[in-house]
Amino acid sequence: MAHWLFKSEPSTWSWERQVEAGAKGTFWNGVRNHLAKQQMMAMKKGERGFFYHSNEERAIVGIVEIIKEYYPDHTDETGKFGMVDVKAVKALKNPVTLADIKAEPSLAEMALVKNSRLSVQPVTDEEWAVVMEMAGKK
DNA sequence: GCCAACGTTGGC
DNA sequence: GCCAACGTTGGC
Repeated sequence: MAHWLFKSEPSTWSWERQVEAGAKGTFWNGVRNHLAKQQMMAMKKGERGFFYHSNEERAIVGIVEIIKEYYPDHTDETGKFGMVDVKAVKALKNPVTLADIKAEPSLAEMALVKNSRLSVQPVTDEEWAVVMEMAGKK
């Protein structure tokens, strides 16, 4: 199963608000980048992704699940972009920070490290397993 | 269709 | 707050 990473600034859309949205989830709108769009188009219902806080926090804080596959974003007046719906699954016991990720050799190829500006990223099964391991420790 | 200029993002 | 990296725009 494919895995993903959703990046958001806490001041715009935080993990706390995602949790508050509950089981019915929310739509992940506002993506205006074609690479990020391609990632979303590849997502399947039931797949999971990390929820990453950028800027102030710079850490993976939780896990979300895709509950609705790619559909048009009505807030995009150009009609080019779409979005998916996600719901919060659970918070990580220990948030995995960007510094942690950079300190871990097996995660050196993560999109988060290589292309930090991409707002929706693919995560390999290996990377997913390593991050989950790190999240459970300490 | 190329590429310089500009705006935005995000780590530091 | 600064600045590098990237994407987008627009002139040619």
